Amino acid sequence: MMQNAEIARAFNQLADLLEIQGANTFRVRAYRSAAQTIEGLSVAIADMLEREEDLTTLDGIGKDLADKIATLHRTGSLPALAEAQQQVPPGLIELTRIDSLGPKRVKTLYDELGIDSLDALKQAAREQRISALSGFGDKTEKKILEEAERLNQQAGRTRLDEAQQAAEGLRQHIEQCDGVEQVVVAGSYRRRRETVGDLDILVVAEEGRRVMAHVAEWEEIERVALSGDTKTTVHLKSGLQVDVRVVPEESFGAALYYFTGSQAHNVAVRKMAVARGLKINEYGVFKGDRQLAGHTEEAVFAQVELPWIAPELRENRGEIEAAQRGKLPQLITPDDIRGDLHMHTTATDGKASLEEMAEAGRRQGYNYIAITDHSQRLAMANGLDARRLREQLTAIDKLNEQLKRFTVLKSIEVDILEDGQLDLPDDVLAELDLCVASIHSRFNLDRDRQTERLLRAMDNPHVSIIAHPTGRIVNGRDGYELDMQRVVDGAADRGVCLEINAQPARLDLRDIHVRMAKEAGVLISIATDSHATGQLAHMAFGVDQARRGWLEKDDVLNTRTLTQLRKALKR
DNA sequence: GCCGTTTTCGGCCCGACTGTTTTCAGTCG
Repeated sequence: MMQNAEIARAFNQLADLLEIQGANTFRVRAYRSAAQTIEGLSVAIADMLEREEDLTTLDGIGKDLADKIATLHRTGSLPALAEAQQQVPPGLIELTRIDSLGPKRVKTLYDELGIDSLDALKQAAREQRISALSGFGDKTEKKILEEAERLNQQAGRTRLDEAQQAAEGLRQHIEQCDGVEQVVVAGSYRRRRETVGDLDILVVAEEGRRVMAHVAEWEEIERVALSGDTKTTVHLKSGLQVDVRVVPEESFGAALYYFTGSQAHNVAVRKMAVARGLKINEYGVFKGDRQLAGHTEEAVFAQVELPWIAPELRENRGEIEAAQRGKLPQLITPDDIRGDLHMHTTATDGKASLEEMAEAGRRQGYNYIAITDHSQRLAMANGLDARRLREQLTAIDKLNEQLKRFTVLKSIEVDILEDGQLDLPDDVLAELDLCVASIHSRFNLDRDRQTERLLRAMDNPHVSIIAHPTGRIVNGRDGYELDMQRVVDGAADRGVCLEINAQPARLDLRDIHVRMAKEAGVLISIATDSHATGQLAHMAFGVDQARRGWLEKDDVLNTRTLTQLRKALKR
């Protein structure tokens, strides 16, 4: 079965190849925009095709692309892609990843000098054959060589929590500059994506040059890639790229909106502006030369008759239509969270005791937490067998007697065995307030068996929540193969909740799966999987992810009061 | 290649920076 991601990848590859071939840029854009649409869908294209639904109803997909998708689904390959791959040497795509080298220059280098690989490029640059070409000079040649040599050490996307450290540090540095009135980190950081490609920092100040000079002095900067009056790009020692933009106060809202993106969202809204005879850029909304809005984001949205849309939703995944119809979700906020339903103690692989975790939960302002240590199968983590679990339950009962207006719920993170059975007998699971189940082994089962495994686990009436349902690690591993639609529908049928694991390295479910779960009516638990007291604060990342999945307070299990929670857990 | 409350043809979001150029193409976000 063809996954959405595979279809999107095929279209993106084809777009890259067509671009190098010098195809019409709008045709290239059409492939990219279709890929983006497909990636953001919360339904499987394959399922749509099975149900014979019309793909041309999707944004940016017309008859031709619908046919191509059908071919891809039916045969597993795309003739147009295979043909383009025949015509363009495979090394050329890699060359476009070099900073300052785009499709046009790569094509010229190939046509004129036969350069089709990184090595050939470096050699040509060293032999000064590139600067001999028209349109290329000494500086370009030198830059190409530098960037080609940097290519291997360039970081990919940076995890949000790591980006946050750099962003906060630089934000504080810039705030110390004279004449700076405001500093905001925009881009995918503000949209709270799980990873960021670079940081976009917006500065309100009158004198751009002074800000740029100040930025360049920050100790974490490795080099300044470019620097103008309103824009500078720097590379940090960590490998992260940062773009700093300086705008005047009257353009702050327009610039914030503009640099928050996503690009797909911005393009869609700017089209709406064009249809109204308006132009939106980072300085404001304009009718001719007259600025109609720009000071605030709300005013910019108002010019195209939209309410303010939360950054987390700005992915062009239906938020604009929802806004037009007055159907935007009232997104959950961190204050809505009343407890944390996944954490470990020193009984297994946690770093803090039961009492310390309870105290940490109280300090977080919660009404309850659940202690969910590992089960026996996870020997590496000193997992609990029935006897040790019962000892812990007794200890929790004792602790609860001393606590006021705070409850420690009795739970476990029980392993799901290969056949979908659970790692502890039903009689001990029956003594718990709730049962969290998850997969920690045999990630390599095929899609059907892995899906069945989760469904069988959910068949057990004691199971309340499936933790980190896909097993993926951000920037680490993809997670096991699953038919998410079946998992989500299975959870809905059985009244089982799915988790958003708030560990920044997990964020599992991911945003589109969260939305899929919401649409199926599955209740979500946002939980930190804390292994130390300091990690309870990771809840914020989980709430971010929930917002990206359009969740409202009522969609989330642990916004409930304790009484409501117990009721919701009944299956 | 997509799309239509100006359009079924002729548009398609918008601007900063750089280098190689004497007016702009290429790249990037």
